[in-house]
Amino acid sequence: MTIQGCLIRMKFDLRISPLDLSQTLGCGQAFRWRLQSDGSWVGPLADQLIKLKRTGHVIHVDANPGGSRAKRLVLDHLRAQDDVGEIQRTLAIDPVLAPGISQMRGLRIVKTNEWETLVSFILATYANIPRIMKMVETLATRFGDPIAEGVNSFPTLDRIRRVPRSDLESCGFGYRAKYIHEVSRRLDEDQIGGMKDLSYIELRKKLMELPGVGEKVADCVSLFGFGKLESFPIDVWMERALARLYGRRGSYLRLREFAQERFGQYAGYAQEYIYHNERTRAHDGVCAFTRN
DNA sequence: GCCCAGGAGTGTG
DNA sequence: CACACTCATGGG
Repeated sequence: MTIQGCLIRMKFDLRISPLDLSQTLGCGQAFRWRLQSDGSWVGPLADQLIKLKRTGHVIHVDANPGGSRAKRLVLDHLRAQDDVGEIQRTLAIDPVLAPGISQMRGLRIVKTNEWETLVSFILATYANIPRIMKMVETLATRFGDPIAEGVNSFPTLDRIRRVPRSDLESCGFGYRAKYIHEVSRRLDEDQIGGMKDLSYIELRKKLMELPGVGEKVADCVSLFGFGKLESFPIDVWMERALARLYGRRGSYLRLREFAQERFGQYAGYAQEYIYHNERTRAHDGVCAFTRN
């Protein structure tokens, strides 16, 4: 251990199965994980910089600064308590999904910080993932606190609230800047805490009262930020996929009702499988699913 | 210059 | 309800 200012490193191993780091951390659920040249993934969780690297069945974790919190942060983020095998067996009843799931066994839904997720997906409206990552990084660089060399924490709600509107508008966020500013002004930590007790439907409705939060953003925040696995976010990729795979078209409401009926309480996992497949298919032309 | 991107807000039929 | 239009910005 080196003690140099706040730099106290900590290493430990975890066994989380199934888990594919690239499928889980590189598919647009969280925006601050970076693939390193050695195959590891590095990103901030709360005030700690975490490195994850797989060797065989073991995930090596390197936390900086270290502490007993690091293990809890990683386990919570990767939702280690989820029985992903059971979820997959349930969803694989769908003959369209079954062959694709077998290729995405290690894709897990992550649990991200509520406030960070809300802000990130407000920024995500009508942007692509590289740009979303860039905008989120800009917020951290300009308003977050340094936690490691070159890496800042995501700014808290209280911090963003104190940022002048003109400073947010100089970040290159376009029309999204005023949403972030206004949402920080309307919310406080207690309200976010209260949202954790709401049902998915209640939470969704509450989130959609916020400016810049429509159905899709509310569903992403519900799924990733609040762990509502029945949420089924529908973006342009999902619209295309649902049309192609299931012949389903129409309004958000209609597609959402279809998803609830077809995928039920684990619709969020079905969404990630379909979304991930649709994006990789656009890249390599291979579809893992069979059409309905 | 074109088009698109993990859309939302507003107004209209 | 559904639909059309506008809203800023960056990258292919």
